[in-house]
Amino acid sequence: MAREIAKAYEPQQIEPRWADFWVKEALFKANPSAPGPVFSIVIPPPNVTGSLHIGHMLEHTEIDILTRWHRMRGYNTLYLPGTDHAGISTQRVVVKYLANQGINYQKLGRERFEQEVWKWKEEAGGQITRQMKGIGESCDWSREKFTLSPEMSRRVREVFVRLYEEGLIYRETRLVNWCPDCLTVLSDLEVVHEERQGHLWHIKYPVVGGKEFLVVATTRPETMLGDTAVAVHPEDERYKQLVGKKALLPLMNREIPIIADEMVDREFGTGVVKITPAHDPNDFEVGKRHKLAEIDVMTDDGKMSAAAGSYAGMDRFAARKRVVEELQKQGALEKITDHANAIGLCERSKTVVEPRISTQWFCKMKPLAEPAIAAVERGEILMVPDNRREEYFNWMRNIRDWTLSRQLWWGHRIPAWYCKEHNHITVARDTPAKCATCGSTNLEQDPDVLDTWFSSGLWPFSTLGWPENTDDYKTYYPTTLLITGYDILFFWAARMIMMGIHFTGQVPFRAVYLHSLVRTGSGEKMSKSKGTGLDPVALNQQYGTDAMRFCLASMAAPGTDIILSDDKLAGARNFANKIWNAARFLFVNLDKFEQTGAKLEELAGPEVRAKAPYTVAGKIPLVDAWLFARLAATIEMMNDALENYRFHEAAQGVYQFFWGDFCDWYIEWVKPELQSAGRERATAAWKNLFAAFDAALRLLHPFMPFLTEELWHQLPQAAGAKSIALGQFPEGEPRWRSAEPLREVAQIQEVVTMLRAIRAEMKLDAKKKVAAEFSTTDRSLENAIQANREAVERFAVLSELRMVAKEKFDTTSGAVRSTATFDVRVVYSETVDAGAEKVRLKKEKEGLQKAIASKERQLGDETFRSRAPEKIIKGLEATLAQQKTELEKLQRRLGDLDGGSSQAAGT
RNA sequence: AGGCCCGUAGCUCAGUUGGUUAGAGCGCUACCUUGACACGGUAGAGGUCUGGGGUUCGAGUCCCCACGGGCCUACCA
Repeated sequence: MAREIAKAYEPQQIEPRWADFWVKEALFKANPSAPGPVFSIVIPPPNVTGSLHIGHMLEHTEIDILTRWHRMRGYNTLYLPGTDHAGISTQRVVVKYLANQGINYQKLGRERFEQEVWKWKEEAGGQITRQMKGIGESCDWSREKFTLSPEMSRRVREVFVRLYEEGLIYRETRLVNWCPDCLTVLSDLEVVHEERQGHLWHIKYPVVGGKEFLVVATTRPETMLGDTAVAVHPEDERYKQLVGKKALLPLMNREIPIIADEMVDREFGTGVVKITPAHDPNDFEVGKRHKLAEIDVMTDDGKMSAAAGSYAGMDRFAARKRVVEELQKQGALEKITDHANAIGLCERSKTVVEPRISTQWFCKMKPLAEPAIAAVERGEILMVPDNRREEYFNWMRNIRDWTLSRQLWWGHRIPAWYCKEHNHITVARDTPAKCATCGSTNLEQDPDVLDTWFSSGLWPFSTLGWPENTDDYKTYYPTTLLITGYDILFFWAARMIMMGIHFTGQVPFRAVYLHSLVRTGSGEKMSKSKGTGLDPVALNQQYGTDAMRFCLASMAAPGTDIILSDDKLAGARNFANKIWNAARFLFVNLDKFEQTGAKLEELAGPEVRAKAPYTVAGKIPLVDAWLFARLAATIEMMNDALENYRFHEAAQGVYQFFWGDFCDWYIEWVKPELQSAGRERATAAWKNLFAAFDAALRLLHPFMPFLTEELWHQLPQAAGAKSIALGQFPEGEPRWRSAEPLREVAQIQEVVTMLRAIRAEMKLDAKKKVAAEFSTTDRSLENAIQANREAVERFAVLSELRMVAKEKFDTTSGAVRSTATFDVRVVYSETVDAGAEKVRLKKEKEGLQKAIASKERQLGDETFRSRAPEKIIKGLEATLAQQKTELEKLQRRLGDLDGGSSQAAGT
């Protein structure tokens, strides 16, 4: 039967079908009681409001490659998907969505707002999950989790209560990061710093009862409205006599004490600091030490409060301008200088974060961090690349308490209740009926929710059923590894480690692989807001998901950021197309061969493939043996690479094998032998061809799941075999490994390449057949060439390849090339320009002479001989001898060229 | 301020414990529309590894300094 196969690979035609198939067949459903070693991985849950961006694409590609690879190697495999409720982001998105419909969320009220978010989540929130299915991630969708689902929430609450009972969670009033746009407190990690050119305003504070004044410098003049002191260093001779006196706060006309505190840096500015305890972390500490009043001059939304007097109601930045103007008017502004400082911005809204005084829930981190540091120190958790360990240690050792509460409506409500009478705190797993302290029934739950990252920190075990000892938990925890971006190492990898160890007594994963960032062509971090992001979905559509995956994998060297470009994607697409066409070649030719009575089943059936390679006259043909030896080497190399997260090497390996070895050499080599009906050679070639092709597809499958699934289904498969994804990753059969064919074919390839190079240099017409001579003293090479003369002749477009004895080899005429072991000569009757050849030879001569000189110097050096390992010396000597032979031949050849006026080849 | 990383062919990057004329893809040049593939084939040009110093028999690889670029952490007003 004739097969219809498109001339070029069209991924758009094929991908959706298999994506559906994998999900519908629930092909990747895990079974805790399945045999084999365990490979389990949980997805770093993407934001439920999000859509797939290029960073996910990379991360998910790496996860899926390792997952598929392990599954194919017989591991009991789980890839658990899910999404994160992403408190701030989601709330922002839905607030905006409602506002667009003219609905004010605050007027809507908490309960109805939450309903709206759930509704929105159900309708619009599944996008990333749908996209993950579309790109064929081999997840167990039956185990999909959501961080805010009722079951996850119960586990979050369990953790909160336990930590509270252990005294690790507490409530306190202190200075925190406040985002006036998101209207919530933020943890330190959610504040990003940006270097900005600002100013330092120098303000004169008159000393009460004197004529002098103190000059303070500030970057935020508007906060002076909340000043409650001025501080100097206790040993600063300039100001010593003023300590204990009062200063008059300009604009507010408030008398504030002049105090002495060690925290003041005498060198900076004037050595006098204004103290605003409610708006600066340092000042807050000073305020506590000196029992100063804390005057909050701002409101939640970044406006000046009633405490700011006449500035009340103004936006904080407008107030800054106005304060400066007023000071200027009053002559209280001494000067303005330029000052660069790192300014804190809200990670989500990019609003300038305002340090504010506030009562919040915190988590004590030191006790949690210590075992987490130790686990990495002891190597219980491997960090790849390991230079990230230092960053981890650095952060962990200087860790500060974590602000857990958020003033949001979307999230895990803090399980703390306050009695109205005494404000006693009751923290409980279940909604309490009465106050644990006084028994009051008049309780009110804390309105705040938990930081989203709190629930993400539990993800590796909460998703597996903890605190119950479920089958999933027993089998799949600890997970094998976590793959995530290095930019969120602290956000969740570190916290997962702390929480995991604390609650399960085990590390949550054995390794953390920190993948690279994907950057734009100009090397910048991609950003949606700047419009510099690449849309992976559109690119997948354009180039094919397989091409995208392969491209990313082939650039994913640990520790190196990826710069993606159209060129590179096109390269990967071309590779997919190459494979498609290799398959097309097989099937088109098979159609013909079948007309001679052969059957696909007999040539390519699974049990036939299993026995490859096949022999001809009792012997495996050289090139067939070579192909399987190369296959074995590739498998070994890929396994080793993937074992060490070296995705790029594994990708390169399969690329080289499929394109270079299989297509360029093997197929070309056996091409003419495939159509000789009934002959042993043809049958063996077909069988070996299919066996190697099938193995190569399986090697490629983790990288290009769609294409390989499609082609695999076109080969005969065992009854009941559903998918290549459930097939076996090839193992390098011992019988495939053989060094001799590798060496011999490499030599033949060298002979062919040389002959082709001569042709190219002589500018011979590509189709013009010419005679050539070959001479060698290497018997095995001679035999190999003899036995494969037809292939060599075809590869080099020769009318005839003559074997010539060494002494009869004519170097003086024709175009000659030599290596230490053989010489080849193209016999051609036209006059050839010797100029180019001489240039080439001279260049090569120089290179050789340099190499020889350096080796002779080294080998002549006594110290070298006495200290270098034997292996190196022997190797050097061998290479030297070879190079000397080459050089001799080269010089003779150069002499010949100089001798004759023109190079006319004989015969 | 402290810490980390990078600087290798025109471009993007590999280069495993220091060891034998430094690799790939893309681009470039020349030839080839050959019955799988022009998203292709063949051959080729092109780096002395940012600069300087050092350790070593031997350095792209280890150490120091400089220059250039990036990142992380950090309460200097």
